[in-house]
Amino acid sequence: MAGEVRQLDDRKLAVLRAIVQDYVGTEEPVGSKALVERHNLGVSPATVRNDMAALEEEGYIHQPHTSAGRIPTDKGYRLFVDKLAEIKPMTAPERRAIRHFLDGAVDLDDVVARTVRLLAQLTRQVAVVQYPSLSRSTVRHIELVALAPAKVMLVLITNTGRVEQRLVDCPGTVGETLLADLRARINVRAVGQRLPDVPGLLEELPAMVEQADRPTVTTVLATLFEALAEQNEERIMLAGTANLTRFGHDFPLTIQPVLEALEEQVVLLRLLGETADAGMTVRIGREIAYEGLNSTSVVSVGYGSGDESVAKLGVIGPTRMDYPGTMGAVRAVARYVGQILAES
Amino acid sequence: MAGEVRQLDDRKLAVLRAIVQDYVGTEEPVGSKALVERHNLGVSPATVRNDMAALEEEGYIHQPHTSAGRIPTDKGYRLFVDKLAEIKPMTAPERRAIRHFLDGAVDLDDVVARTVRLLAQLTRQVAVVQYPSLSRSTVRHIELVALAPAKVMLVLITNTGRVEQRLVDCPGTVGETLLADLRARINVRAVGQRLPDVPGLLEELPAMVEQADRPTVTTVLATLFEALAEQNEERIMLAGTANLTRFGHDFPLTIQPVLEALEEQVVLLRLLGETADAGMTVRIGREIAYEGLNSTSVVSVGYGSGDESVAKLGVIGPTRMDYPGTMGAVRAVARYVGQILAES
DNA sequence: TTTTGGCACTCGTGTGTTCAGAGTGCCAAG
DNA sequence: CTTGGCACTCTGAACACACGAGTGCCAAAA
Repeated sequence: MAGEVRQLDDRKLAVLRAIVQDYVGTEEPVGSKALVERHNLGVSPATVRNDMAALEEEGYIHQPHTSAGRIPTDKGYRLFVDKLAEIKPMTAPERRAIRHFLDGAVDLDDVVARTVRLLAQLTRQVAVVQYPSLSRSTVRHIELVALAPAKVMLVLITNTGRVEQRLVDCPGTVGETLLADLRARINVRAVGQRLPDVPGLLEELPAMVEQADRPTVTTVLATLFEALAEQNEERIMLAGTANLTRFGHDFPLTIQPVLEALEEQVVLLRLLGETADAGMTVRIGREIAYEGLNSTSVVSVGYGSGDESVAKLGVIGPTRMDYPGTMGAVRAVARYVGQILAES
Repeated sequence: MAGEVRQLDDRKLAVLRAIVQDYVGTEEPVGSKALVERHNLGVSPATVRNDMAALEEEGYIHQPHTSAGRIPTDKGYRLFVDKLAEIKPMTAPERRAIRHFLDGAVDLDDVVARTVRLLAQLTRQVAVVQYPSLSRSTVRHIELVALAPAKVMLVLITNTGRVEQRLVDCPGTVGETLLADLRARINVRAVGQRLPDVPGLLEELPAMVEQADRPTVTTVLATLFEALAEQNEERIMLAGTANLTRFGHDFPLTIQPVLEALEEQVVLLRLLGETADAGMTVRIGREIAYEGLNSTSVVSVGYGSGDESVAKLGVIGPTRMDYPGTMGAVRAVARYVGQILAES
C-alpha cells in the first residue's frame, strides 16, 4: 500500500488547525473565505478549498450540508490535540487565583470540593474530581480502641487525610495489654506502606501471639483488611453542570444523555479510571466507551501528593472545546492539588 | 369591602381543578371546548368561558395570548393544592417497590443514596435528600484516642450512624489516665443527649480535673463543641437532574438557573430548611425565595427515625407538576426512610 | 339570575414562496 | 501547484396567507 496514512503537507495541517480554532471560537461551520481572512495563510481561498477537499477526503473534517462550511470530525480533533496544539500554560494571575482559591481548604472534603468548583469555573465546563482513593495511598496510623470488653474500634488514617473507622465484635474479651501489643505490632509493620500491601505484611501476626488470643487477632485483622480493600469507597465530586447549557443549540437531545451519565457514579469512575497513570488523557467523542458521552470529550489527569498519582480529575465538555486551554487548566489544577495534599 | 376574596362557587372550583389537571397532562393551554369534552361538567363551553373569565379576573389562571387557552397561575396551583387536590396514596405494588428498594441499604450513606434515587425515579423529577443532621440527632458514643504525646483523636458517633472525627493538638502531653478519665466523664454525661445540648452538660468538666490538665481538657472540649456545632456538615444528596430535560420547551433559559441553584448546597439547604417541621410543605413558583427557582415548585417534608424529624427531603419540579402524585410519593418515601432509620 | 347558542374577532401556527448570501466544486489560465 | 472565475447548491430569513382554536359579548332561553 502506498502509505496507509497519506502524508498531509504542512499547509493542510495549518488549515486544519485554523478550522479547529475558528470553529471552537464561533461554533459555526467555517468556510474558506473566512479562514484566509482571519488567519494569514498567505494563499487564496481557492487553494484552501482544495486543501479542505483533501482533508475531508481523509476524514478530518466534514460539512453538514453541501453549501456549508466545514466542521472538524472526532478524527480531526484527535490530530489537532496530538500534533497541532500546545497546552496553554496558565497566566500568572490565573496561577495566583488557583493557589489562593485552594489554599483556604480546611480538610480533605474541602480540598476536593474547592478543586472541583475551581476546575468548573476555570474551564467553564463540567468538572469531576475523584477522592484520593484508599488503594493508592499509604497508612499514616492505625488505632485500636476498646469500647467494651469484646468490642474494639478500629481507625485507619491515610496519608491523604482520609479516616475510616470500623467496629469489631471480637469472639472474646480483649485485654488492654493485648490491644496495646497488637497496636504496636500492626503499626510498626504497616505505617508508610501502601494500603494494598498491608495485608501481606500482617499475615504472620496471628502466629506471633498466644494461642488463646488468635481468634481475636484474626477477627481484628479481617476487619482491617476489609476496610483496606473497600473499593466502593471510591467517591467522586461533580460541579459545573450548569455549563451544559452552553453545549449546543439542539438542546434536550444532546444534554439528556450527558446528565444521565453524570448521575452514574460508576460511569464516571470508569471514565476516570481509564485515564493513563502518567500524563494527560484526552478522549474525544466516539473514543469514549460510554455511549451517552459520545458527543463529548474528556480531559483527565492523575494527581497525587508525591510523584505518585493517588486519584484522577478531569473535565467533560463538548467535543468542540478549547483543548489547549482546558488541558492547561486541568494540568495546573492537578499540580496545585498535589501540592496541597503533600503539605497536609 | 364586600369580601376581599370573592367567593368562588363550586363549579368554578371544579373548572379550575379541571384546568390544572388537563394542563399538567397535556402541557398545553386548555380551552373551554376541550374542557367540557374531557370532563363531564354538565354545562356548555359558553358557561365554562364565563367561569374562566371570572377565574382569570381573580388571578387564578391567565392566557398566554388572546386567542389561546388558559394556564393556571401560581395562585391557581396554590388553591388547587390547598383545596382541590387529595394526596394520591401509593398503590400496593408501588409500596412494595419502595420497601424493596430501600431495604437493601447497608449504611447511612447508602440509605440516603437509595432514597434520593428512588424519589427521583418515582416522581420523575429532581430529588433532594438531606443527611440526617447532627443537630437533631443524639450522641451514641464519644471516643478519645492518643495518637501521639500531645495529639488526640476525637471521634463522635451519633444515633443516626454518622461518624465525625477530629484531630486535637493539645497544649501539653496527655496521659492515658487523664484520657480515660475524660472519656468516661464525657460519655456518662453526653451519651443519649441531643447534640446541641451536649456543650451545656460538659461545662463543669474543666473544673473537675487537676489544675495542670485544664488547658488540655478545654482544648479537647472546644474541638468537640466545634464538631457538634458544625452546621456546614449538613450535607445533601441530589438525583434526577436528567429529568430537567422534560421541563419546558424553551430550554436553556429555564434550565440554566435551576442547574445553578442545584449546585449551591447552601440554596438547597435553605430550601429544605424552610420546610415546616410537621406535615408536607409545598412551595410554588414565586413563593420560593430563591430567584433561580421561581419557575419551579418544591414539595418537601421532614423525616426521622422516631416521631422526631431529623432531616428533610423533597422534590423540585416545574410548577406544572402532578401535585397529588408527587406529594404521595414524597410522603411515602419519607415514611419508609423513617422506618429504616428507626430499625438500624 | 343563570345558562346557552350564535357570532364576529383575534392571533398564533403552519405552509409555501421568494430571495440573498455563503459556500462549494470545477476548470482553465497563470 | 496556485489562482481567479463561474455556475451551482443549499440554508435561513422574510413575507404573505389561510386555517383554526379560542375568546368575549350579546340576546334569548330556562
